[in-house]
Amino acid sequence: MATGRTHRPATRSRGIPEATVARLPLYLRALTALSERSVPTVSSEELAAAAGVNSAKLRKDFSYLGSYGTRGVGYDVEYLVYQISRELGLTQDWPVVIVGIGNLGAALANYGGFASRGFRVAALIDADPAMAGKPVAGIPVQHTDELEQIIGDNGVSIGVIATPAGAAQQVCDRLVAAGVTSILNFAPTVLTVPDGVDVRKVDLSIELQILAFHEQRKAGEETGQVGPEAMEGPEDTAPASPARPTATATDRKGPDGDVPAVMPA
Amino acid sequence: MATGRTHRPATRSRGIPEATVARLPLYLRALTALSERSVPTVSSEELAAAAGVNSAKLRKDFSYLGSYGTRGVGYDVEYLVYQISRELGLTQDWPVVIVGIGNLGAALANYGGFASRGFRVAALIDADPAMAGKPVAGIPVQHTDELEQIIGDNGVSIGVIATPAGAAQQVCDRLVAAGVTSILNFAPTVLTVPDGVDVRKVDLSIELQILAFHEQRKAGEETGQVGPEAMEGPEDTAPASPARPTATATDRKGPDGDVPAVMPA
DNA sequence: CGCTGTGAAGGTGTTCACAGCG
DNA sequence: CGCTGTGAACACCTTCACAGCG
Repeated sequence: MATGRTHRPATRSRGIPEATVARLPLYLRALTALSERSVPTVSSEELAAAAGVNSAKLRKDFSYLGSYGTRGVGYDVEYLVYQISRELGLTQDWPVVIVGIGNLGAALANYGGFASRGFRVAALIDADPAMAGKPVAGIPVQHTDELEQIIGDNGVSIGVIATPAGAAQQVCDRLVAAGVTSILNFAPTVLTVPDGVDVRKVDLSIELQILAFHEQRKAGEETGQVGPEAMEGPEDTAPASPARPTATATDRKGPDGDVPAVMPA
Repeated sequence: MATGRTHRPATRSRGIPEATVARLPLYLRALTALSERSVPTVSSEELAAAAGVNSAKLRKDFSYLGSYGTRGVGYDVEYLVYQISRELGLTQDWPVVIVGIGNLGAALANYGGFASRGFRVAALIDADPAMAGKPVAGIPVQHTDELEQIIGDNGVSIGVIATPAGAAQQVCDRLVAAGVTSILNFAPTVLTVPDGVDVRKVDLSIELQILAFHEQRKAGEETGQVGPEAMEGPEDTAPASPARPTATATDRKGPDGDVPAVMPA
């Protein structure tokens, strides 16, 4: 079964590395800020600092686009803004639909930096009939029934899913069937899509959990410990820790201890 | 100048790879779903499908945690839920503050899967005095003036920034000074933080731009082209394309063409 | 001389393929 | 016999360090 693949395996010899693509928007934002302050040129060092990356990485990234700098000087801000915009496809504009106009969907609809760079909210779609017609961010909400129609009429190829998790796959399927080939998913579900459709996910609770992991590690370091597994001590200090399914007495396979204490304070 | 570093350089020999950490929440979610359906065990193949990754990767990921499976059978669901929760630090709960209660902040406050797994919204903070006292998601909003007090009293170590971009760095500095060491940033800015503070960012427009890049590439492939730079044609078809800063006549350094046509239709 | 652009080296992450245990 | 756990190969990404151009 095809689990929602996100990127094709970097075919095409002259492809820009995925990691680089992911940073181009960052550079673009920094450059736009410079442009607004009428700064004419910028060095890799300065721009890298503004974008929060190191300068070698930035230079290598730009080298995939071409030789757009001037040695001994730096990069022409306007020129680079144009080149990156073009590379990202922001010189055309992309109609986008947002499906699921709850708290989050409304927040997205109101998000300014949205329309600013190449993206246009073509429609807001919600399953709740009571929402239909109500304007959010100046755009009237339309009912899910009209989804296919809207996608078709507006030539939408990018969809944003901000529905509850339970509805996400179904909405996704309809979007894809109607012709959408790129999806930004805010629902906490794994979406399954056919080949050729890109999915990116944004997931609050995943991000928080990653932070918690590092946070916990820091706390451990302070007291001279490595992590949750580093504390050796009397067994079963942890609350309701499930026993191993069929554990023999000598069965201790975890990297350090099986059932570590999770310090309450 | 220290640009906001996010991870320490993978010190500590028995560290779990960052990429693995980032997937643990995914596994956890899939396992939780299985647990709710009272599924007792699961194979790497099944679980991988549910989490949207391949099974070899999943097995390797789990191998960093320890040998928690049973050969010929699979993994005990409950046991694995516990082990991953523990590894992620979700067996303790983390008080979190959300700063900036606009559309997005409200959406985050209302987000359910939040409280469910180890995270507790300790406070909502906003700079607008008119918001003070108003309850959002059942929690009264407090004014920014009280930020330090709130952090201290509640022992908050994780902060979520959902303010406008302009306020983000300032809020960040105050959070960090008050003792927060992990930040989830929704504002479209690069945050600079001292060493030892983790920042993760969630950025809608970056995600959209990445999708646009791939989308454009797809469109190019359909018509037998690679990307924006592949179209050879009469110069200056593109609107307002800035000329190269100090270009000599033979100056053509881009990978294919300097000023490509961006097809309007 | 200063800065870009880039080979080369070193890391990190992924995938393969199979040994080995239950 | 089936499935986990893992060495080894591979692919990708980052960083270094410096050649070379303006």
